[in-house]
Amino acid sequence: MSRVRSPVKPYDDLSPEADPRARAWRLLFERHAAIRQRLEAELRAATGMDFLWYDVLLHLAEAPAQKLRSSDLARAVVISKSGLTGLVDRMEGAGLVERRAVDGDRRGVEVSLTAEGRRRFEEAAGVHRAGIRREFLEKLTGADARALIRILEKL
Amino acid sequence: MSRVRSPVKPYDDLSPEADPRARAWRLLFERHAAIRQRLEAELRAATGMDFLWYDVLLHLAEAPAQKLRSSDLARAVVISKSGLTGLVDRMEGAGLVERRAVDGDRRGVEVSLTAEGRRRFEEAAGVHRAGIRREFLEKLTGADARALIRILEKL
DNA sequence: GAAGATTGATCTATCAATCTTC
DNA sequence: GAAGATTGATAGATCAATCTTC
Repeated sequence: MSRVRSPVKPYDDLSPEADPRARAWRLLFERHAAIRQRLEAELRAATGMDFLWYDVLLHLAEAPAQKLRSSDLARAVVISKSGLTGLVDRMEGAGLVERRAVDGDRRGVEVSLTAEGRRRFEEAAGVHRAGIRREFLEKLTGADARALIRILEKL
Repeated sequence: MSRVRSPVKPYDDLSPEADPRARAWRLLFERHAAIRQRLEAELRAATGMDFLWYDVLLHLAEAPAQKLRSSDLARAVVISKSGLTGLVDRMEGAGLVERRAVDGDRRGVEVSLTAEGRRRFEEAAGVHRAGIRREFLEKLTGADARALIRILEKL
């Protein structure tokens, strides 16, 4: 269980006083990092999972056939192919996912949720959605959100 | 050199169609991750450094006395104390920083930039600032930035 | 005994090399 | 030979334990 990673600092040394755009840049990084950190800590405390595990469960739960090829899953969660092998090993050990041979292509492996995996995902999703609501959605008006969308789409 | 980390996916499963706030949430994560990834790749290609190293150099360069206690530096770059020990070992090996005993407190260690460290920092900062300008500042108007600040400050 | 820093154990990510199947 | 997946080597992060100095 990893990718605990980091709050990710602003890495800038522009002068926020001079240009509101520089201040916006710094704020974007700071708030993003702070929210991410709170949400991941909450998820970990409630379920023992980090975002990487949650992300795997999420992608499998949302997949059209409820399963994904290893390489597609690796792309989806943005991890190396070999990193995914180990990750699936651990999650399989924890009883959350299972591997199966792909019929028609004996090179391939499909990963899918177990019943327990689905249960744990739904539990985690409840915690996580509540966190997003609390940390983000409830703090903005619809007008705020529309303005934010318009601006972010320029980036 | 690490913390290559990850683009950090949106981790949500709200319905962006229904609520503009949900769409804003998703967009915030996606754009942030994409920009971060481009900037880090650029920095790495140009200087061989990742953001963690850059962050260390930045904090040392901005420190009032041009130096920081190990524990303060660890807090600043958001890494564990023991993680910092190894990081400073490597950066010292690369000739970028140096350790010195703190006078008055024989428990402590101060870390500071070497001349080479300062040179490499300035080189990296040039690359990085140009990247921020290109990826962020130039894409927003002053009004956009002020709106963004107002909204982000609510979070 | 607490604070500052390091060491050692463990975990997990990446990369390159390998194996199997297409 | 390319694609899919795994293995092995290496690097770096965390946590707990330790050492020194306050």
